[in-house]
Amino acid sequence: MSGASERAYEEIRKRLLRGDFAPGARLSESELSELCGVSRTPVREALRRLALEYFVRIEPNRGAFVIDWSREDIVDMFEMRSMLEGLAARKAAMRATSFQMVQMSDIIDKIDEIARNSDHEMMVSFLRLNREFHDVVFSASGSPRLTEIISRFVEQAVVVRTAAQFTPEDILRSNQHHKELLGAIKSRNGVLAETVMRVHILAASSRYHDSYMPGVDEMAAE
Amino acid sequence: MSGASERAYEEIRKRLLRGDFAPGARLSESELSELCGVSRTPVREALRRLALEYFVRIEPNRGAFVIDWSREDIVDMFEMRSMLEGLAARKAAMRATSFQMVQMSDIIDKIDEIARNSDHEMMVSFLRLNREFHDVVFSASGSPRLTEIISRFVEQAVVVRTAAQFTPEDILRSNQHHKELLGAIKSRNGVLAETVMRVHILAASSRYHDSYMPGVDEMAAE
DNA sequence: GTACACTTAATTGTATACAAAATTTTCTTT
DNA sequence: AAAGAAAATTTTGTATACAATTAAGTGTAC
Repeated sequence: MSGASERAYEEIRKRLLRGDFAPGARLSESELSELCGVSRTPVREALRRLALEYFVRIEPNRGAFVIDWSREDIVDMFEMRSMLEGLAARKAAMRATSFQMVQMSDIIDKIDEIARNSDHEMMVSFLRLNREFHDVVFSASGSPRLTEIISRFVEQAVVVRTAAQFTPEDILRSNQHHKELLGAIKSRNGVLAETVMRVHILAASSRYHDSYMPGVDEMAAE
Repeated sequence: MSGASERAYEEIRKRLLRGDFAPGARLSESELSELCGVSRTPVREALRRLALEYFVRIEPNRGAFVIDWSREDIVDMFEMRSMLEGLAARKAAMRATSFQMVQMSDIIDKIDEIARNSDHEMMVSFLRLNREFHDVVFSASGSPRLTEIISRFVEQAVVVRTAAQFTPEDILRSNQHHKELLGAIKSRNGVLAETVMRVHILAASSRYHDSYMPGVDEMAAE
């Protein structure tokens, strides 16, 4: 899993996240192998792994194709995330240490700072800090298996692209959820923590759909 | 993914479900390859796939090991299942067709029939019918992606073994949940359907833990 | 006798060669 | 010229050979 195989995985995944390949496009093993500078064997391994992570779809004897998520698939994916991350938040409310709460608080402050002094580096910083925050929640949940499974959903092209379209206002709103979540965790209110987290994820889902159906907003504004 | 690779996958998976290998045991690629009658290449592919389905754990440059689920991991797994299958049930309540409801009703009747005339074939029939019932719910949810992801959890050694230990009374109780779920779906009550399904899964989880901590029951009986 | 270093064996990781299947091209037939 | 069949090409699937890493065994120093 290391060396060539890992390099092929990282390389192909990076290009898929960047959107280099068209949705539904066929991914030739030999092309990918010279693209990554390794032989076909580790490329095949990487493709099988990416298939189980829902980046590509493999048809027997026909090869790998870039998955194109339908609108329904994306809705489902966000809903699943909201259920599982909600569960993680509930467990975190029961088990989080005071140190982990301080970590969350620090990240919240940094995100607020970034949203105010917005520059070209803003987005990449936000994505990293946001990920860090959720990782602390996962860690606090004390469920490595749960963390592992959720991570497979989070690292999707559609998720990354959605978050990457956030405006400074979206970021501040998102961070408001973080604050509410931390409050729920501090008061050991599991149900509240779970519900806040579900709102947090579903709001991002809603944000995604708005950005691809802009007509509704404009109509409402009239 | 077909031919040798698929055969290796099925073969290794079957033995893992049957418990042929000790938890934590190292799985040698060459041994498995002659066990399956194929070369190491498809065996490696099968092992990578089984790793992403949580049957084995792969350590780089060290090989594949049989995963031994900790008590916490098992609890987490059932909790995740309860959340996701609950979601599927809620969606099913919104979208199930009358034909799908008839299918569910038929399966419920068959399970009742089996639980009453219990013989040595009972268990295998129950497992198959139970799986069929849940599949109808998944199908009714109209979310293929959700179905796909849940299936990865359901097909676990620990799940199969838990259901295989059900007594006729357990089966009747489990089927009572099925009836309640169908009632909720018929009245299009999404929240009720979701909650019933969560109870259904968590009851199975509880049943699992009881069978491995028998002391508590005996104390209570005194 | 134990700990450490070194050598040897075994196992995993990668590349290449070959087999099987699918796709494309070409040729034939109408 | 269009449709279908057959051949050629390309691509995936599998086996084998070799490289790299890890584990085991052996000997030596203390």
